[in-house]
Amino acid sequence: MTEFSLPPIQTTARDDAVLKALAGFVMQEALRPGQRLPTERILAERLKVSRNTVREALTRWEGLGLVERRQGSGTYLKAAVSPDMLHMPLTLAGGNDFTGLMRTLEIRRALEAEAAALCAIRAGKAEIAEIERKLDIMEEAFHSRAGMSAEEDWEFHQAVYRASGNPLFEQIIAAMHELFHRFWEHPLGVRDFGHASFPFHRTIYERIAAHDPDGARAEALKLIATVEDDLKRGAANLKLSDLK
Amino acid sequence: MTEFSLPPIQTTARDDAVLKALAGFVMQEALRPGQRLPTERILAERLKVSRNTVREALTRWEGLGLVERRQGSGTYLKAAVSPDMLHMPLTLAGGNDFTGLMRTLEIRRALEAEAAALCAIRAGKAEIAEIERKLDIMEEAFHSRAGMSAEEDWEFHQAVYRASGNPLFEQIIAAMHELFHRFWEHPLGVRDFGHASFPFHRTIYERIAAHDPDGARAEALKLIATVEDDLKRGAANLKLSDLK
DNA sequence: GTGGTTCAATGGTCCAACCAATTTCTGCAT
DNA sequence: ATGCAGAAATTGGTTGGACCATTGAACCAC
Repeated sequence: MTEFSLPPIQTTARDDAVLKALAGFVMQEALRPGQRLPTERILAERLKVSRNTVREALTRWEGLGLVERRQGSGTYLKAAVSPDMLHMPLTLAGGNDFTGLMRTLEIRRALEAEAAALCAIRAGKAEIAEIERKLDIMEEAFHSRAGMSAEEDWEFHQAVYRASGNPLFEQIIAAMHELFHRFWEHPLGVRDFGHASFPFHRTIYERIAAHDPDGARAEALKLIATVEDDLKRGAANLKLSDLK
Repeated sequence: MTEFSLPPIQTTARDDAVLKALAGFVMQEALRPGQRLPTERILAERLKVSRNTVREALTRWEGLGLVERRQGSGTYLKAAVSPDMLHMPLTLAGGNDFTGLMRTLEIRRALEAEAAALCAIRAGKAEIAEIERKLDIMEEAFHSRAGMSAEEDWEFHQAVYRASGNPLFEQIIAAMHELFHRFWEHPLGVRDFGHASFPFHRTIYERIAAHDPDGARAEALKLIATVEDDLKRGAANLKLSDLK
C-alpha cells in the first residue's frame, strides 16, 4: 500500500466522521470496486481513532453493501462511493410472501408508469432504437423458449428506465425487482407466470416511439395489472395446496 | 424491565446470530416502535457475547433504521421487527445539485400520487381522523408562524403514506425527503418555499376522506407541481446571484 | 412548587490482548 | 529450479475491562 494522507478526526460523532474521511480517501485514491482499502489497524492509527470505532463505521458500510470484509484478507470496496451518497435502507417485513410481493408491485406500478411516461417525452432516436432492439430480443426469446424470457423481459424494462433520463427509476425498481426475485425462485405454482404481460411490452414501446406519455403510462399500468393478476392466482393456488 | 429469556449464542457469525436472537426477543416480548430494548450490557451478558459484538449488531440495525440509540438513555425500537425481514439497502449517488433535486421530485411525484390514491381507497375512519389531525396542526402552524411549517407539513404527508397500507411508500419518500433537506437547510433564495403547496394539503385530505382515489391523485400531482415550480424559481435566482 | 445539584444508568470510545481465517514466506524433497 | 507442505505474518473477529459524555431521575435548598 502506497503513501496516503488521512488527517486525524477532531470532534464527536466519530464514526460518522470516519466514514466521511474514508469516503474522501476512496475518492482521492480513485479506488474502484474490488480494490482493497487500508487495514482497520492502519485506519485507526491514521485517523487517530480506536480500531473499535473504525470497525463500527465499516460495519455500517458493510450493512449498506458498500464494502465486503474477508477475514484474514482485508476489506474490499464493493460499490462506488462518493462523499455525498444518500442511503435508503428498505426493509420489507417478510412473513407473508403474498402481501410483501404485492407491496413491491404497488411501488413498481407507480414508478413504472411514470418512467414510461417520462420516457415517451424524453427518449431520443437512439434510445428508442435501443428499446426496440431489446424488445425484439425479448420477443424472439419468448417464442423460441415457450415464454421463458424473464431475463430479456427485464432488460427491456431497464432500457425504458434508462431512457427516462432519471437514473433513480432504474435503481429503485431494480431493488424492487431483486426483492421480487427472492421469492420467485420457486414460482408459486403458476407455470406461465408473466405470459399475460407479454403483448403489452410492444404496446408500451409503440406509445413511447409515438412520444405519447399518457398512452405509455396507460399501457404500463395494464402490464403491471396482469402481473398482479398472476400473483393473485398464484396465491390462490398456494392456499389450496396448503390444505394438504 | 421484567423477566425475559434469551438463550446464549453458540457458533460463529456472532453478530448475525445476535440480531436473530434479538429479533426473536422483540417478537416474544411484542415490543412496539418507541419502546426501549435491553441495555447493551444486559444483552451481552444474557447472550454470552461481548458487549462489542452486541454493539456491532446494533450498529447494523441502526444503519437499517430499525433502531435508534440515545446516549445516556437507551436503545429504542424505531420500526417493526420480525425474524424474517428482507433488507434492501439502496444508496444513491450525488443529488446535490438542481438536476439531482428534480430527479428526486420525479420519484416523489410518482409515489406521492399513488400513495394518495391508495390511501383514498384503504384509509379507515381512524386513519382519516389522524390525517385530519395532522392537517389541522399544520394549518395552525402555518398561520401562526407565517408559513414556516415544514415539520408539520412533513408529518401530514407521513400520515398519508402510513394510511396507504404500504410501508415502502414512507420508507422511499422519506429518503427522498432527506435528500431534499440537504438543500433546504440553506434555502435557495426562495423565502416562501412551499407556500404555494399549502392549499393542496386540504384538498388532498378532502379527496381521501371522500374515498376518491382519482381525485386524491390529481391533487397530489398539483401539490408536487407547485414544489417543482418553487424549485425552478430557486434555481433561476441562484443562477443570477452566482454571477456575482 | 421551582430550580439547581448529585448521582446512577446508558450509550460512545478506547486499549490491549487473543482467536480464526487467509495469505505469504520458507525450506526441504524431488 | 520446482513444487509442495508447514511455519510465520497479516487481517478481520471477539473478548474483557476501563473510562468518558449524555441523559434522566432522585434529591435538596429556596
